[in-house]
Amino acid sequence: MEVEIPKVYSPETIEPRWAQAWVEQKLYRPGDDPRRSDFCLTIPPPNITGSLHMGHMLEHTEIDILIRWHRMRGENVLWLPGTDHASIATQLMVERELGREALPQLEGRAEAKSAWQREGQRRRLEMGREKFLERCWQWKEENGGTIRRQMQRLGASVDWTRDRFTMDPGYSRAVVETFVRLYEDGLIYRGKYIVNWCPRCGTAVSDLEVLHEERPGHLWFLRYPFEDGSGSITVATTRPETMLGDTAVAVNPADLRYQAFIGRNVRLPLLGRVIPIVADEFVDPTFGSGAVKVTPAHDPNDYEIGLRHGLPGIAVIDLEARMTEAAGPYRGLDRYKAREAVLRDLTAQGWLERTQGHALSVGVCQRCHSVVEPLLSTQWFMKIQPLAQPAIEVVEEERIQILPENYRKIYLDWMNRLHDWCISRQLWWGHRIPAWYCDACNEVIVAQETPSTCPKCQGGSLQPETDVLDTWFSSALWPFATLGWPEETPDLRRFYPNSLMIMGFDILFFWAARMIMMGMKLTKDVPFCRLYIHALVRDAERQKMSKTKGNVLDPLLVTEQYGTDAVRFALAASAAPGTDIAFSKDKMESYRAFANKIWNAGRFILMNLANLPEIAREQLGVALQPVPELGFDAMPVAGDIGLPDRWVFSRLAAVTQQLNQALAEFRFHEAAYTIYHFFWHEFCDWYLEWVKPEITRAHSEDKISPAWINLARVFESALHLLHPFMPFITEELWYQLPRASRPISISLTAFHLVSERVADPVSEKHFETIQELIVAARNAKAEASLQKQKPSAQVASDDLRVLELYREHQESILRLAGLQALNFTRGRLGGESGSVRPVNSSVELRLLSPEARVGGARESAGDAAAEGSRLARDKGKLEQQITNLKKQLESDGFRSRAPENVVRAAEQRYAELSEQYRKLVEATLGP
RNA sequence: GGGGGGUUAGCUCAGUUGGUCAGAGCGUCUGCCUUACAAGCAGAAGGCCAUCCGUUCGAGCCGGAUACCCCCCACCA
Repeated sequence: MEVEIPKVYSPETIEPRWAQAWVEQKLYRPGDDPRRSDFCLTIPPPNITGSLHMGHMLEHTEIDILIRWHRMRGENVLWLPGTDHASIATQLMVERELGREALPQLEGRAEAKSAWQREGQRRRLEMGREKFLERCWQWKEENGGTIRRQMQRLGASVDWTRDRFTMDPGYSRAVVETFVRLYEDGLIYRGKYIVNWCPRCGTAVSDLEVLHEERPGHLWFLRYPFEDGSGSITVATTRPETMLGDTAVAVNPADLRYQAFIGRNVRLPLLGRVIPIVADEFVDPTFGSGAVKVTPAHDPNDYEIGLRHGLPGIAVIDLEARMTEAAGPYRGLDRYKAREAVLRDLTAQGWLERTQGHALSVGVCQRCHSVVEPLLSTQWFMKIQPLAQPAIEVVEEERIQILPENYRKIYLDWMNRLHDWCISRQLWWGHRIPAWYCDACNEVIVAQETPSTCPKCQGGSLQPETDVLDTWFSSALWPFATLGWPEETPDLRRFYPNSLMIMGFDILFFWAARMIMMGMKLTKDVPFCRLYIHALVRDAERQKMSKTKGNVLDPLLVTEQYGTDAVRFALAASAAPGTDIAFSKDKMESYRAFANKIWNAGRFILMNLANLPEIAREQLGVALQPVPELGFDAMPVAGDIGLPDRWVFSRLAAVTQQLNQALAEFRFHEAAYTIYHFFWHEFCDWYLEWVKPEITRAHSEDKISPAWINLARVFESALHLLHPFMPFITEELWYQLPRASRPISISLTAFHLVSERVADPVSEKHFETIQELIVAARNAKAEASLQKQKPSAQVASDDLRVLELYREHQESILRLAGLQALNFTRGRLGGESGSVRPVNSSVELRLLSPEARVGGARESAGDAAAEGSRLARDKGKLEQQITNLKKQLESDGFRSRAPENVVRAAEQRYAELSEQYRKLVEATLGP
């Protein structure tokens, strides 16, 4: 039987096939065996506007690793996928598309984006709400599936039959239900407050959606004359144009400079309005002039001062950031033009005292980066305090575990100083707020269904609210609304609370905090039991990846280049909890090499398997058949099982345990490294090399050899352990192994290894001794060929068993060491040698007693001078080590308090070092 | 201003409760096309674990301070 397997692994020919098969077979619907536990994770829904970036890929890789791992441990696993309607982002996107259609000639021009946006907004208003929403849905149909396709290609093991969208009818009902319930509970209210207004997007945004940017600016000192003309008071401001809306000047009541002025009036320059000087604790006497102009309509602090002192608010800036009628002569001017004009006039009239440079942080819109305008506006708000309290408690009590630990602190710190949440948006795409206004009696009606008449006055017609909800309002319901809430569905019963949630730090407040609050309020339960915050993927220089910097890696592109498995593994191997990832092509290259290594190990096994008699292969297939209910038990065959088999199974047991432990604690890098090292540097480098002659020899017997069964079982087990990280290559190789009945997928086979049954510390120890022997021989050989002189080496051993082991495994040892013969002598380093036979390509090994066994001093001196300086350096190091050890041994508490084995180890080490030192001195003084 | 982190090999980073861990990958150097793999095999060099104090018999690891660096939040005009 001839088997052709390419030497180089080419993922591009294998991955798409499996990706498609997994989706078509609907492989990842959760099992429903009631004896097994349920495990559920709902995906952080990507925006429909987005396409996959490396952050997603990291997130999905981590999730998929855990999901596959849980699934292979026999749980009923649901990973629920979906997308978010992304109210504001989508609306902007569709507007821009409208603009582009209208002004195609701008294509490629720098100003195109903003021009299209303006034009698109204009066209949106022109076409009206309904038509625009149609466009949005159409856009969603055409573009919203990108992420889905990408996820499928990357092999995310989600249950596509449960795909959800935040504007699905069922989900929308949950949103309305939530709004009504919270309104009825008094947790949602409508009112006129200072909000962050984005003049570009034409909507209010929440505090979280405002980014703060440090920008150079000025502090202008303005003189406000007293009403009676007896002098003036100077105020300092960064926004002189808002002085048109001033309704007071405030000073600190404790400020002796200004105490006498409190209660007097000043005449506002330019407009001539008479306003009072009030005393307020808020004012910092050390800043600026110590006196503040108060503009309640355009500054949150001033608004508060206004409330405390009963000051009116005069809006001088409108929703488009232009000056209002109230701005008198400046009406109609853009806010920045108005600033220039006001400053010009103040200067001309002598009210501008002085100017100084002042860095200020301005709030900009998260979406469009326009400077947001704080202004008075009627909006819907959610009362946070009563909701936050339970959300704080469940985290404090660890009913929700937030990991890594430091994010727990950040969460709690943030939750303890939350403001009410502005949830209404003056947008069209999104969940419309279920409220109606009676135009006869102004009654506000909030209801699930459209009311027919005003319940208060029965007359008048009802006008529906036009605002929609903040996207995050609906996202907050994700863990339960996706499972059918508010209906008591079977899914909700089984999979709520979610077992786990994984997200990036950037949405901890936007999303996690709100899910916890909503979950506690609406379901009286935590939305998930554990929350793991993953790292940020940065570029090789630790810069954030961004389109403008041009340093983004496209997941699909690098996937094509290196293979999905390699990229996944590179991400996992870099994903140490709590630290960002500096991601580079180097990493993907090295794990592509790893994939290739796996491929070639598989190729080696499969090719030789093909040379076996048919009947032997069938026997192997039976041996590899998983035991129902128990899963695969990697217990080696009884009977003639060799030392390397016992060693590799024992190692496999340890690795399995380590990997499980690491994944249980989200230490992906450790899990990845563990299996990487086992597969390459234990399984391939030692085990496979050791058994090679047995595997490659021509088998003619009808009976499969134990060596083959052991090898196949270890290999299959290794594939199981690798599968969560590298699903494609492991699926492919696993599928090709002989089997009594055709298997479906490695991902659906439970992997149980009864570690206790195969752990074998004695065999491990023996094999390690042999490894040391071989390595020492290789070293000696390398040095011999280098220095063209009689080589020597040292072998560590606690007893003379090494000689015994050597006799027993002579053939393999010589083969792996690449030697024809090994000669042993007993004796001390530098002492007389016994029967040394310098044969061609042979190596003399001196078997040392434990006391004399130390790494270091080599006898083979090359260049005498270089050797001398090396010895001197070694001597210095040794001296220090010995001094330290001596101090430790002689210290008071050491013998009485340190564990016995530690004391013994120290004593032994001290003896060794002393011996080594003695020799060194001899060596240096010798010639 | 408040909060959270970082500083370990040339580079990117591991190092879980203090004691045989000073480690990995990449890079560098030396030998090898050994019939699975040159995306490979066998070796080697390279670190005062930021600095200073402290706790301890013993400190990359715990405590404090210092120096740089990073991130997040914030209503000082």
